[in-house]
Amino acid sequence: MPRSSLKEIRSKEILAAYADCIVRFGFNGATQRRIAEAAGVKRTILRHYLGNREHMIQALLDHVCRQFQMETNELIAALPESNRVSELLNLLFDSQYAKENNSALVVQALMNASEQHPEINDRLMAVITQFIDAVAHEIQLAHPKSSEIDTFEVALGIVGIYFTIDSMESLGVSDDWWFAAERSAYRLIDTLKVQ
Amino acid sequence: MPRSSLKEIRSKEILAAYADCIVRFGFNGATQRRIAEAAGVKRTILRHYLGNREHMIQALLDHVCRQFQMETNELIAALPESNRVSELLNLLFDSQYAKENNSALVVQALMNASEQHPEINDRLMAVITQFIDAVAHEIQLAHPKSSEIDTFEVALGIVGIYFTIDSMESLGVSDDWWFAAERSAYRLIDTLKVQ
DNA sequence: ATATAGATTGTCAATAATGACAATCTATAG
DNA sequence: CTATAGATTGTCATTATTGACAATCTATAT
Repeated sequence: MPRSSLKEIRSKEILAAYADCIVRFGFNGATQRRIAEAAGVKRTILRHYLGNREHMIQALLDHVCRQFQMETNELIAALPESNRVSELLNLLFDSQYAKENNSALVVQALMNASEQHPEINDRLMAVITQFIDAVAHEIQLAHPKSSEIDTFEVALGIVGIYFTIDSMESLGVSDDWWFAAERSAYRLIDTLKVQ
Repeated sequence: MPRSSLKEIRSKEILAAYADCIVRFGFNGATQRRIAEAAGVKRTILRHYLGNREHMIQALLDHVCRQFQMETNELIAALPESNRVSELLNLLFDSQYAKENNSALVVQALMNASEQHPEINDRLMAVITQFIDAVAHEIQLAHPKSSEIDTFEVALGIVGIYFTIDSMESLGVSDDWWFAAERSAYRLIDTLKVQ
């Protein structure tokens, strides 16, 4: 007898707007007013779907982590059968890809806010670790002779370079730097045993 | 006939507190109240020394850039005559060093806030470029046979890895990761021509 | 000692942000 | 059509933040 619920849809829309505001205005700059405006809804509806500030933060963390995991999965799924690592670096270090999938930026913003909200640390560490492991796994497939430690070091380095160049994008960094970052990532790969 | 001015000293103290608050609470979380509390002064004195919000941001940007440059210079100056690159990586990827010199974290926080304040972009790009160039220069000295492009790629990668592991520190990352990051940086060095 | 520039503190207004709750609207099952 | 659960909007109180200005205190040169 009730009307059909929009809770799922609206919640996701609002959380997407929340994430967008975090990228644009920072963690503490993502106010309810800006979130509501970005989502195209009234401020008071935020509470209706997501509760108060603490609840919203928890919901956002969950949303962002799922989003980042999904983008990671899609990234891996988009790789061809051969030259998977090359294509992985091609995708990662394409500024266009970074603009379309900005959840890495949200993850970084949450990282910076982790001192205020230590309760998010474990979740963030988990999702970042998963990302590095996914990259490491691809590298391991292409370099089976390399030890796990070696592939992890390389993957950590590549992800580190990616995160930094990604957050530098807002400074209006040139494509040359993106290219240099990609070349740097290739260098890390080149330090592994072939075959 | 007037009393001696504390403008220089007080301004620096306040700006140091400002930078500290930015690291702890983020760019938008660094309110005048928190800054004043961190500096151990009344809020109203901030205006007396630094003017309104916009002026404070400008002064902070200047202070942080100078600080970061100074830390960069000190880092380079602390290197021994031989094995300079090794010692450079030792220092950079020591979590203790990161805790003592946190201006890199402030630079990153400003980077993330650059969308709100595009007027800081040029200054930030300049100081980051200078940092990368300083690292590249040390690498070039140890690997004179390498091209400038090669050394720049390596330096960009090392700085990227450093920035990321540095901002991950607040997540309570283990020393293993710091070590892996350092090893990754070494790998980049190893891709250059010897001698 | 006294005048003066600077240091320090106090106070008020305007706006922003959040929380909490009330009121109204609307789709849908029966 | 009607009852109901959910969606949407409205309103108020409290606190936070900033800006602007006034008032007082203090060190120092003369």
